[in-house]
Amino acid sequence: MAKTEHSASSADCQVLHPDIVDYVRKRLPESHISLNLANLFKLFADQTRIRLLQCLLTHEMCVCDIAVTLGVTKSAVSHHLHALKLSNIVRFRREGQVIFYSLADEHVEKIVSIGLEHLLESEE
Amino acid sequence: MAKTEHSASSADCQVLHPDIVDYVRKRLPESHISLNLANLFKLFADQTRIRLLQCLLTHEMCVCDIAVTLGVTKSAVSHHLHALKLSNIVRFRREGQVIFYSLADEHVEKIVSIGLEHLLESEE
DNA sequence: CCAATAGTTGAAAAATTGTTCAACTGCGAA
DNA sequence: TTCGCAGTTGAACAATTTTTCAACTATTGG
Repeated sequence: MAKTEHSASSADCQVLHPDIVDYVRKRLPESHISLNLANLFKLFADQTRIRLLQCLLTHEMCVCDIAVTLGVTKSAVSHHLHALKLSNIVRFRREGQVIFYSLADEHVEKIVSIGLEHLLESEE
Repeated sequence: MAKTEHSASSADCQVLHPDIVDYVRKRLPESHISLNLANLFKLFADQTRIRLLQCLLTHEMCVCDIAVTLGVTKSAVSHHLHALKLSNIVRFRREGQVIFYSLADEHVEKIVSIGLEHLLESEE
């Protein structure tokens, strides 16, 4: 086998440490996993969505109440909730015309608290 | 006191449950915290950066080796590393012309593994 | 000191993402 | 069954982010 190559390599340089590259490459997860992870973290990568999640961390809420609390339109909230729903981060229950959203599991809480931990520890 | 208002309210609706809104609003963290959190998670919200972090999760690496492994240019890798460095997610050490990057602490590992946990549990 | 290579930088271009707007659905009350 | 309100939707627009490119710095070896 020739030198270790990557499928669509646009790298503009040579391998400097072939042993390290081989070691790492063997352990690198499949590409679709990193894609799914990135897509998941995109949901946490927006201030409005973080605040929305911080709301739901406290109490289930309907779209209108979230919109007023965050100072954004119902439409924007609805779009965000739709994205969060697609990734099973929130769930909802309908009560008449009103739909209450809440967090689907504890992962949001865990991710946010590790994020906060990092922010606190990396301040100096 | 008049109805609960928000500083720059572009909400296109009324509060439906004033008690819930008050309860949540009192507990909502300050705005700069959600901004910092969102900015932190932005670093995890890109497939290339996730793969880069997955590399460093395995072993410290230099810019060239990362570029070849991921199939992107040195420049792109350098930009990503710069962003990660600014948030204290990676650190580096120089050895001659070569700069080895590694993870600055265990937060990356924790965040990625909770992300993976969520992905596994939300598949059905 | 000069050449070669590792890495960085900033600005422009390309790609992605968030918000807005207007029209729409669904539910309940009258 | 009609009206009003809660919420959704998709497309257009605006804003942001990622990649690329070319020029740059830093370090080593000759």
